[in-house]
Amino acid sequence: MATSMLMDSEPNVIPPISRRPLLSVAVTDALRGKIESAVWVPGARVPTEKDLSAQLNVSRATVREALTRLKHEGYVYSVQGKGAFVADKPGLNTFRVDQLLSENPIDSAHIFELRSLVEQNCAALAAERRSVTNLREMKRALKKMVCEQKNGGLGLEADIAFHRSIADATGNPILARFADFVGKHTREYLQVVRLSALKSAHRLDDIEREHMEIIEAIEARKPEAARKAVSRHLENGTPHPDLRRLPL
Amino acid sequence: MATSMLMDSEPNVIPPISRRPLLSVAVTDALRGKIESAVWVPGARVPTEKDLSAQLNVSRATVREALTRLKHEGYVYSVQGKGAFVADKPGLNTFRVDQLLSENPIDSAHIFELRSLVEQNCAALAAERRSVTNLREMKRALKKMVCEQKNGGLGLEADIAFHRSIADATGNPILARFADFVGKHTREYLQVVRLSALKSAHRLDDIEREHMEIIEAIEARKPEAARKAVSRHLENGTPHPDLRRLPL
DNA sequence: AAGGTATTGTTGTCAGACAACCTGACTAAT
DNA sequence: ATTAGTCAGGTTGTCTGACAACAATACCTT
Repeated sequence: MATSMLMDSEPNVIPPISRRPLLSVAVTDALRGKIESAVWVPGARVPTEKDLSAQLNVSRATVREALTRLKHEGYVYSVQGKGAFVADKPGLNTFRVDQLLSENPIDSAHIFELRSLVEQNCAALAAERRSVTNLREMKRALKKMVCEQKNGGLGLEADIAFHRSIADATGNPILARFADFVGKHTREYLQVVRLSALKSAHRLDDIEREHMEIIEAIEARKPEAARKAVSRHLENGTPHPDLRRLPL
Repeated sequence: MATSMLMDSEPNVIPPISRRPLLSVAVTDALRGKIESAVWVPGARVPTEKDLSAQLNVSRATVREALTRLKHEGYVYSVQGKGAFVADKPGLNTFRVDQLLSENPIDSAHIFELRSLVEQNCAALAAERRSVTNLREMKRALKKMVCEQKNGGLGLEADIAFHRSIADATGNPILARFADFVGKHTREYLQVVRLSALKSAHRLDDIEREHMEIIEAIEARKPEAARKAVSRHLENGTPHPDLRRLPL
């Protein structure tokens, strides 16, 4: 009983450890392969579900499950009564970052680098385009974060809000969404580091100062200064292997 | 007969015009809403397929189709015999760019900007890290592209290979993949522009020179020069509204 | 009490059917 | 002859029911 409770309440440990390869996944890969290898070209008709289930010797339900995934990935689309067709830009409407984190530290570093680039550019663009409203929002988030941290909290939400306010100031919603996407991927990884780092009141002052420098650069409309401020901030806060010193 | 042929051979124009909202899509949205609104928290168990089909008054097949999509989006995962569970970082393993292009020119400009940022940074990083092999690859691709264009071709593939060789030189595969993702989204849009631009032999020389400047900066290990060379190159080649001059 | 077994529940797969919809051919009316 | 309407066949979307594979628990035998 105790063990079972433990198993169930075990907090999100096991990412879907692959058991045996699911049939539907195999079918998905097979069909996607047909498209990626250009055997089926954009606009062409995909064989009917019945044909596929006959050819692959699986049930139509399994074929449908595979097609559902491919539709969602943007490889094919279907019209009721007509059939399924290969999409114009197969597979290029989604950018996936799957089981990369926490497996290989190198991969983590790669994502960190992507985040760093994105946030540096966000800050630079924000410095060019920010409105007074944007600026107010940044300051509000920073104040909240500092307040929370001085009360012993992590201030993680406020930190996210801070970076988001910078991304919003670029006026580019797609860029902002991507910053969000990359940011959330990395921040979780940082949480534990942050906790220990925050024990030092010294580092806490550093963080506040680093954020202030970012805001000041954006307020003064100095893109390069903003970029460098973000770069410094992230380098200080992210203890990941330095890619520049790794063999490539 | 003639009309039907025309309809069929019409080259990939109409994205799947939404007919009536599919049931499975409605279910997908409903379930995703439960997760995004934090009614179902990460790690929690999702109701069984049977329960869901009873509650929503749809068949289990439809529920499964919805769950298939959500699994693929990274909102949930399932284990045979146990059940389905909300993922740790719901929905954050995919970055989607859906029906944005060619509908709204502003959106196109936003993606162009993202591409420009990514490629500038790729070039800058490449300037720091490129190997001689990388450099050789860039030159090879450029030579091929120029050759094709002088023979009246577009040299699109070679152009893609050129930019990819720069992305590869960063040594960051995730960044390279993202550059590929964004690049292919924008390049198709450019194709028609390029065609007319290439008619001018003058512009053709420009393009070659611009590419050469990029390579030279990377060869000389000058990150900022490489960044600016890419920036110039993209600004010359992309006739999109300048975001800096748009009201924000 | 411990270990093996049966039972129950859940997801994965299969099979068949009907509904909604598209296409093309055929028919009938003008 | 042209046009409109109807019908038939094919395809995807949804429904129903069943079995297989697997996990967890309850039970039973030793």
